[in-house]
Amino acid sequence: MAFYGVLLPLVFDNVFDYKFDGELKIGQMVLVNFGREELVGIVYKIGKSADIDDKKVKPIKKIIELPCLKQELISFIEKVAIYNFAPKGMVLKMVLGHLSNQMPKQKAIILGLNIKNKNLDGIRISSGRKAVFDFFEKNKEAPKDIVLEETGVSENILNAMIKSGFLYKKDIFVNEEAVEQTFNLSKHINLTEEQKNAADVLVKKVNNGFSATLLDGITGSGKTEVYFEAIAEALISGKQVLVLVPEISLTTQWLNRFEKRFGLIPLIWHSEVSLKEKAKTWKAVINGNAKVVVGARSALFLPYSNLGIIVVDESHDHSFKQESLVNYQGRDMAVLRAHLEKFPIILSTATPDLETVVNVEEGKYDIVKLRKRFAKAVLPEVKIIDIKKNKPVKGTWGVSFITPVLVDELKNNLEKGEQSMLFLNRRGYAPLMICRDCGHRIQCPHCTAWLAEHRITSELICHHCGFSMYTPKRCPDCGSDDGLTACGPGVERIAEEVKNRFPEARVEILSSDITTNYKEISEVIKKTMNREVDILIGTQILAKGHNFPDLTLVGVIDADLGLMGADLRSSEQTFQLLSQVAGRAGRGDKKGFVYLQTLYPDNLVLDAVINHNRQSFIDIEKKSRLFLKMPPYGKLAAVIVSSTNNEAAETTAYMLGKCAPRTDNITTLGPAPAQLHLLRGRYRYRLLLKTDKNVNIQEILKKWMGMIKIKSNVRVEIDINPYSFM
DNA sequence: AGCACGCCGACT
DNA sequence: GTCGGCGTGCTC
Repeated sequence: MAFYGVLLPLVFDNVFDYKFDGELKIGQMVLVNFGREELVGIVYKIGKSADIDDKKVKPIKKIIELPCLKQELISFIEKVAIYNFAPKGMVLKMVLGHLSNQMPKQKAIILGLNIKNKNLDGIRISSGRKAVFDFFEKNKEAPKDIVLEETGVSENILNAMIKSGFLYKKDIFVNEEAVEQTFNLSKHINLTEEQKNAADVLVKKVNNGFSATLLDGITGSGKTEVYFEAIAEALISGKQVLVLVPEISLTTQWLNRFEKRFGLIPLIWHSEVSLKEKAKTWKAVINGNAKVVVGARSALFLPYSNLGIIVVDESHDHSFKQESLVNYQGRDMAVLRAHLEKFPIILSTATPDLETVVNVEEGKYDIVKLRKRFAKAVLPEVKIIDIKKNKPVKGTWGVSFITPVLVDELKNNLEKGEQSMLFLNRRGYAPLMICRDCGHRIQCPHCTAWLAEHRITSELICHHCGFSMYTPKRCPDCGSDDGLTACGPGVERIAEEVKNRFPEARVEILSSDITTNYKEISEVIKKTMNREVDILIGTQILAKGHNFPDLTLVGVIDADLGLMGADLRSSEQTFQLLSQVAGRAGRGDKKGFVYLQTLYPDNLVLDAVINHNRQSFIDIEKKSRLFLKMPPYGKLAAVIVSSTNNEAAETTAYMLGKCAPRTDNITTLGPAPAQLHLLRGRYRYRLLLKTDKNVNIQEILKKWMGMIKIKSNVRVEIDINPYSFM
């Protein structure tokens, strides 16, 4: 009997020992019992690790008949864990995750009534036990959690009933099967001179070891077609291809372009794909049958057998930064993986973030530029509308948010029969409801945030935790009948105004809460493409990747949204978003016009957008970050302390603050109550660790966190290079 | 993270 | 005796 350390897809950083009669390789997937669960883990160490009795060591139940995880993937798991301060097991979970779902799995403890105890004469039965007996009158057997839920009794009661023999328990197993996928390739090229040159550079990187290249092309310059050539090259040499995209831009439009070029739809990986589909794709990926995977950030962790290139589309997009479970920046982790497995990575964007720009300047990344718009399309003309000088005029429907100038432009465009788009990065009807009689604002019971009014569903919804309630008729505070008023605009409200101003126009809304899935989004996009829409109104879903050749007017309702944020990246993000939105106009052969409504017409960010002057914006941003020693000129880590008990969280945060590292090149800010003090029912405090660039921030954090014992009801979360400061 | 276990206090 | 709540500690 040999001993093996098995890494399990759980919150642990350490391995657990198991025994097996035979030789196993590192990276071999195995099925083991852990507690009362059955899990798939990987052989991570040969020999015993823990100082425990051999008799306590359980056997490995089964060898999973799949290839071992590659050494490079194991290194990747380790490095991601260390860099992001996460347990290795959680990173492994991102690699295997759903695999446990397709394995024979101990689903649940099933309970049933013991016949021999049916005779209850003379036994006093409590109401709780009565409920259980009643339940099993109707159900022969049921999973434990269902019994708990349906009867409302406590676990103690069930345990006592099992102990005294009224109930029996047993385990059930489920199984799922896997299917293979194949892929073929056809060839077809039609590129401009500039595109061809760029493509040639990228193609040469394939099969040539590690390289990171920024594909820097203005909106509408055809970046996609260019990186398709590098993909084709990787496919020709039999390599697998991964394209990472911001979740929301995975629409049929992108897929159609892919299909047109390669004659086949790739495998798709994102949150809406069913578990069954995921299981299929996962197996195809590890067996090498899957040639191209397109997916959101989580697709990066799949166990590719023979990956030859990664493309990160819209690489500046903040959705590549995951901020739950394991915090990581998908784009950076993708570069890490390319480095470890020695293949090229392409970062494609029109508005690269400062980190990427600096990496290019320092020679770490190569750069390929595209400066011309496709075919006859020219860059749109961007103009500023000063809301103070051009106040919106109230209409019969109520308050207006569209300035007279923009109203006129919309009218002209409608008369010309051309398409327009209005952009407002705010879901719902209004971001807040306020009572005019008593000033009460309706807040989320679980978060420090206002509830947004959604008039289509007559609900108030929290955009942080998803809490919802029916919109009350009266003010919940003073009881006033007519006091409650919507405050500020959301896309629904803009749509209402547009419909009132232009009753004859065909209007569609594109917002993640109205169009909830890819199918619906695709439907609206298709309608727009077919010119069945005159005015499209939407949130940031609109900003990404869509190509509407007949769209000539873009109106940004509130260009200041995001400018006021105190976040490190808020101005960068605003610049990127506005540039992307502006880039939707004039992609066909007609010139496009963009109007930005603002209260601050002199703002430097807006100035850079109207002049299409990215460099000037980057220079401003650079100066301020250099001055503040903020990333990429320094390192940041956020420490978030949270608990359902406010006092416990505060005490822990305060203790951490007391022993925080503070030297010449290391500063710690806080603790302070987080801006979102209450989030999903947890009270939160934040500390911010800032160090020089050459400091190993993970080491510092490790030492720091080791200094105090954290109570079990308090959670301490670490976010390396945070994007959100809420 | 789950989840069992055990202790305490409330109630019958 | 019965039951809910909650904190603690373990999982190879």
